Amino acid sequence: MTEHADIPPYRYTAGMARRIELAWQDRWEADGTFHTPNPVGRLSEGFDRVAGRPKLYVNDMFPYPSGAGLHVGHPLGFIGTDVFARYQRMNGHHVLHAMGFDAFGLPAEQYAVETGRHPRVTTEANIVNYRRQLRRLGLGHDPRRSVSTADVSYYRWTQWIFLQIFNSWFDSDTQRGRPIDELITELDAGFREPGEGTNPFGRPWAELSTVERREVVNNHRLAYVSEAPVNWCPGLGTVLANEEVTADGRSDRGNFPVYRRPLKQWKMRITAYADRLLADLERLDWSDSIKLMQRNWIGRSTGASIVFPTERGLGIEVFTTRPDTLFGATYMVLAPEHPLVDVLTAVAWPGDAAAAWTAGGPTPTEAVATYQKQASQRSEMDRQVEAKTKTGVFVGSYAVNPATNERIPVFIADYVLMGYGTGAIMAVPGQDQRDWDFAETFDLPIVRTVQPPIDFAAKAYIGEGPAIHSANDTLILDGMGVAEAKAAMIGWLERQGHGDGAVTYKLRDWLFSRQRYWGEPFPIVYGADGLPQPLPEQLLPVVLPDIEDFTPKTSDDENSEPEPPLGRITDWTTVRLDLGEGEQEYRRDLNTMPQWAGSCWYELRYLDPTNDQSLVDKDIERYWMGPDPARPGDTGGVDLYIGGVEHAVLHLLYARFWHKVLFDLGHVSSEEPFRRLFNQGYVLADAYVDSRGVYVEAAKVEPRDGRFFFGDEEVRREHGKMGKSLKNSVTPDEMYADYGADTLRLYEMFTGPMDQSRPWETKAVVGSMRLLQRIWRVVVDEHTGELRTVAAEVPDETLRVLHRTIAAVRDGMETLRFNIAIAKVTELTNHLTTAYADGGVPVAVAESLVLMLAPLAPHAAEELWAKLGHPESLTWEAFPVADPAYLVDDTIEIPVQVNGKVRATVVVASDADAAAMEAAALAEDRVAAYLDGGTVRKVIAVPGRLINFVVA
RNA sequence: GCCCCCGUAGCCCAACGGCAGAGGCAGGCCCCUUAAAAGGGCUCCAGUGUCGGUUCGAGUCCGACCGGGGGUACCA
Repeated sequence: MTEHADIPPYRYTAGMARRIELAWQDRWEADGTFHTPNPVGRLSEGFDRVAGRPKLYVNDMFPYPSGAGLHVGHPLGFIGTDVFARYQRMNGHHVLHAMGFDAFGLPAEQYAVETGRHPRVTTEANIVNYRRQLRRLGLGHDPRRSVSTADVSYYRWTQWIFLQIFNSWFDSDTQRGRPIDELITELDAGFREPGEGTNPFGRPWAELSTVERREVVNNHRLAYVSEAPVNWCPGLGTVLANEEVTADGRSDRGNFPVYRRPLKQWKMRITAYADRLLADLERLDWSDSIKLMQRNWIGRSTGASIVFPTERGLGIEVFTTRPDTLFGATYMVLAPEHPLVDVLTAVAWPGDAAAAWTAGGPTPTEAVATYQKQASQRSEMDRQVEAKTKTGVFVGSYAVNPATNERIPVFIADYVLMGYGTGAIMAVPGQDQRDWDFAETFDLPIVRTVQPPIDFAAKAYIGEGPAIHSANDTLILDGMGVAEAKAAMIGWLERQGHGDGAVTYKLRDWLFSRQRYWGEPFPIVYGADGLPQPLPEQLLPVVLPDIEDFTPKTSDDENSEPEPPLGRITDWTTVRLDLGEGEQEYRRDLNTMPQWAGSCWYELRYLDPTNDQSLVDKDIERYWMGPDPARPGDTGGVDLYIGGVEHAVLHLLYARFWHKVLFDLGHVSSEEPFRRLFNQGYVLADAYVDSRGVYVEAAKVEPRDGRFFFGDEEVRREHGKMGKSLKNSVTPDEMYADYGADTLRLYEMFTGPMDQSRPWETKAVVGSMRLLQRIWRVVVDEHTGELRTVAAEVPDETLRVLHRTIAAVRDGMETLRFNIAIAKVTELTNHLTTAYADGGVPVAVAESLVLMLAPLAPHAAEELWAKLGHPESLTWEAFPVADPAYLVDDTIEIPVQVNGKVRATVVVASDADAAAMEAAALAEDRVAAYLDGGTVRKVIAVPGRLINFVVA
């Protein structure tokens, strides 16, 4: 951008903005303007100055430093938190705001793989670029608190937290995580026996060997190794958590196919915390939509588990949310992979097996094997597409419905999923549409056990109604409503020993190990017994070893095996240690942690980033994040957390889980990491697709006659989230060069309220620049650089406009509707440029204007503040306060309505009461004309607002 | 299919249940300029997606539907 010779020399131009911005950024850094003192510890210098202020902790979801750098969509939230933080600092708070980097994990590593450079090299280079771009934006972060999750000094504590989790168990009696040593003590003392499902040896604790005991204890831990079906993604060479697999069975990152297969992997027992994660959502100031997404993901259902006896002796356990419908269970279905399928499969078809049930197989064994093979080969996609037609096969044997004592056939079918409930269902076609569809296909009996309304025309009836066909010798449900029948049935099942009330969750334990290089190594080794052993704290950190070939072993073969890259470093995989049983050789765990590990606790590390004795000092954590005693039930946590909605069930759920464990173990005083969450919208931009359906560089597309061309080719316009994949990115660097950071900040905050997505339109940015130019001109003469303000009394009219503006701007700032704040600043500016067209704005007004601008466009505001004669930064100046005296006028014009329609306006004293308003309105000729001939039935007079005559 | 959010001027967005317009972009006219525009001023532009309800009064509250965006799904 060139500056023409005849542009006034002191005009606010892009070049001027650049000089001002760079100078103030240097000064803020040199002065430590945004250094935020802690109450104690290494960063406590200067705390006296702010000790009396209320604290405020503002945080952004930190970015992962990608190779492409930032585009203008990324900093939307960062600017929002910065404006809010700067405002609240001027409003008297002691504000903590910092920024770090989510540097470990798949995104960073995939970039390194693509470019063939070591992830540490690319990640560090990307961080340098991000720091440059973010610094140029003028964000008021405390630079001393910046962390990167891939730094040894950081991940040492990630590993430490892992050990805490590993060395804990969940006491379901108290619903709390507790140190594992307490469990061992209680087991040794005979106060308790191993928890359900934790003791595969079938003998009491006292009779177990040392190794057996260790195994039983391991089965209690919150971090544990288990062999179970997991999400194996050969295309990424690693296993993935459920949360990282999309609904169509592909990896969230990279869109590779994911297969279920049993593998020995690390998991975290997040399911133990399911009830608390669910219940505590109520105590959080989060949007309803995010809470709902977490609730759905946790997926708590209440009902009953019921055991159906079979001919083979073993019972089939099912979970149902509708135990009241047990009388209508006319068949059973197991998932094809269910472990009981082999046992239940008969060698020959029984005489009453319908032809359709056998799928044409000569024997059940063969028919079942064929179906199992088909089911395993059908991708998740196929299963969805074909979801409407039900398939399955009879296993050739029967179970018994415990309520009716009738023999019911057992099927396998892929509409029953091994991963939910027990992997088996009782099928109740009368009250479940899927079961109805299956029953129709296989000609199975359908018994309604809830009476549908008379006009009910559909098939399965899932609504409320009285129970029917539901009685036996010891139980009569008929006539009861659904809830009553459920309770009665559960009571009966428990008395008869057929089942119990039960709760299940969709949430599974968190698969925590990855067979990738770029992550935190596990602080775990294996001895001769093959059981995992934690390294003692003093041996932390386990440094990620350097490696030439960091690329994951990827494949498109579903049957390939995970091969962690760390296994290639042969001199690292084993280590000689003395872990209390003499020096021995141990094998290291070769997995790394998932990308989410580092982001599970970074908000804690910002508080005390240099602490090498603990992850965070307890007093410092309590100061910034502790629960507020003035608010009953407060969880504590970050006061305002802003980020995208895409982390609703990943980061936000994992981080809550870790935080709760740390709380249970007494390391933090807050029960939740993020007290208030706000989701920002996305920046959208036009994108263009050519005839092949490929996105073309949006910047090179030209509009002609309402159509769009890429070179000579016509392309189709679309609209989407700004980013690399749609080739429609605009970088902040372009904006800094053409307009300056302040203009970019203003524009981004002006396009809409924080929570809304908004389209990017580069040509509209100039509007924000014009505002800065006009404000500049209020204070500075463009030709001489001299001040245009005068030390004069402020006229009443100007005071009224000013104080109204202050009130509205404060409201906009506090409610994160910065667009309104900017509009009001614009309004004041427009008033000043009109009322003082030749200059001479009173200094007091100009100063208030500059201070109100400061959170939004801090560099320009600092420069103007300095020109107005203030040597100190305005960062700590008080934000203007509206004087209520100027918010009301002596007289106001109010509308006069007749039957709700505005017919006239009258001027009354602003404090006029209802009677005075009515009198004034009646004195108005036009009002009288409208009232003439009718009877006034009612008068609604809202003082200060309007008056309305209801005429018959 | 179910759940959540959003529909106001050509576009982005405002409006404690009380006169639909705060602000910006684009458009038009004028000024400044040799010229240009990212300078200045003025100006045009909607009755709030549709239908119904509550109310003295509805963009706002309630119900149904339509459209856009997001989430989720054989979840037993």
